[in-house]
Amino acid sequence: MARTTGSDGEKTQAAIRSAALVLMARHGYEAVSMRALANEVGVQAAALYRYFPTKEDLLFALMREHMEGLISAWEAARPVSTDPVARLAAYVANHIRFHIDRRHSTHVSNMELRSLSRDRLSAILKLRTAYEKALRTILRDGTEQGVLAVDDIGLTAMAIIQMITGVIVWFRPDERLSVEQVTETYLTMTMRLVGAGHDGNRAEDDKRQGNVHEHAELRAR
Amino acid sequence: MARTTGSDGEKTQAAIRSAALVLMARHGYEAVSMRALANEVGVQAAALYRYFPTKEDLLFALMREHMEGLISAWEAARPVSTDPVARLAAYVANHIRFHIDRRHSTHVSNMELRSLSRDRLSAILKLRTAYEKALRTILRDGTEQGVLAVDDIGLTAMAIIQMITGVIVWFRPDERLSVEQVTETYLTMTMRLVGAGHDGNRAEDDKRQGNVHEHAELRAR
DNA sequence: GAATTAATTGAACGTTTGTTTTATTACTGT
DNA sequence: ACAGTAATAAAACAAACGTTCAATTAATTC
Repeated sequence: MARTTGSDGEKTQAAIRSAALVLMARHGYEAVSMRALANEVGVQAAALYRYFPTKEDLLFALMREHMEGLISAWEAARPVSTDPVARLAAYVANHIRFHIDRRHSTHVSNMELRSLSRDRLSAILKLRTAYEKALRTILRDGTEQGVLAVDDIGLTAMAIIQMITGVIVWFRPDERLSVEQVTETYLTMTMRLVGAGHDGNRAEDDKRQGNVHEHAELRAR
Repeated sequence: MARTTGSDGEKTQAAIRSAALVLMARHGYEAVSMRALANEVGVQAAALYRYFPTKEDLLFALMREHMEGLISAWEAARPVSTDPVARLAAYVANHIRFHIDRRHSTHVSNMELRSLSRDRLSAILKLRTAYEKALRTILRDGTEQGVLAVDDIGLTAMAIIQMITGVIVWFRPDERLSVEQVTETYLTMTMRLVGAGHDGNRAEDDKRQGNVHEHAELRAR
């Protein structure tokens, strides 16, 4: 046999990306063989090389797409407001939403950096740093304006990112809490963490008042 | 050749464990071959099998030792005080200290769970759950006594653990901050996160007053 | 309907993998 | 000095690895 009926390059490539994310998120990059991946796609291993010259090219493509998607999502979600508290809330909410929606690619992007070559590693890290810089800017602005109380901006930014990225470790979409409820609780924790004053907090709460009270009894435990 | 002069089973086993932690933390479990590990130890691959029947046995031994060490460290560091704020501070400080001291085994234990068989995975998770339960107990006690303000105990416990474990991602012992300074800042963030009242906070600060003021200018940035 | 291009198969290549077996040497107790 | 045990080397195993190549079929173009 050779070309199969109904075969389509674009569809196959998309299927490869999707299957690679699922398998690599579960078993890790090194543990996923090209043959196992091909089998999941329903194709022979050699066919993968039409779309990705090497296994590492595939990994890099997945990671770059993830990081660029994250940055794009933030650019789209970034509020017009210059209020640091509102911007921080938007940053956290966007981050949590994005990472829950893309659990597989998040796992791959966070765990498999060591499998990239030097050049590609630094390319990904550059994107990551650019994304994190936005958070540091928010924290710095908030601190200078006196609405946030942050000791060490770099350290606090890392702490926040680690905390809100950690959602994907335990969150399962079909369980106790909805994305909105989780986001709500993490927003509260983040605001406390950065010492957002009661004014800032209340301003935020008012905007999402419906959610807050709607889910209040579910959050308790 | 066969047995080498000065060879010693205990020393070899320790060397294997240590080299395995370093290599697996850097390259990942799957990417470290038994031959590469043996080469790092200065021995032939077959010699490894005298100490660990399979590669997975080695991984499991490293992980179990890590988790048991973490639990032991906490049992030793656990304060006599029943004050939830003091216990929380001790928990965070012990956690950060332990993870910075054992960065390699932390990386392995956090990243390579997927390479364990079902039984061994659940054995490790059992230890992890037991360790995390201590934190949840502290948060629950503090909330019931009214000295902490925690919305969702399980969720907050996960957030705290993810935040304070994340230290190892960026912390380098020879850079800007010392372990004590990092711990200090993370303690402040944790206390804010759980809404520890000013009483609780000040009681904690007083105990570590020397450190606080000594490093105040270094923390600013 | 013939020529061209796109998509895939199936077989093969040389390496590397985890692991086993056997033989050999160093050490220990008598 | 000798027997017994502990620690290792060296070679070999089948299986799996990433990747390449030529052949083959489906779709498209003219």
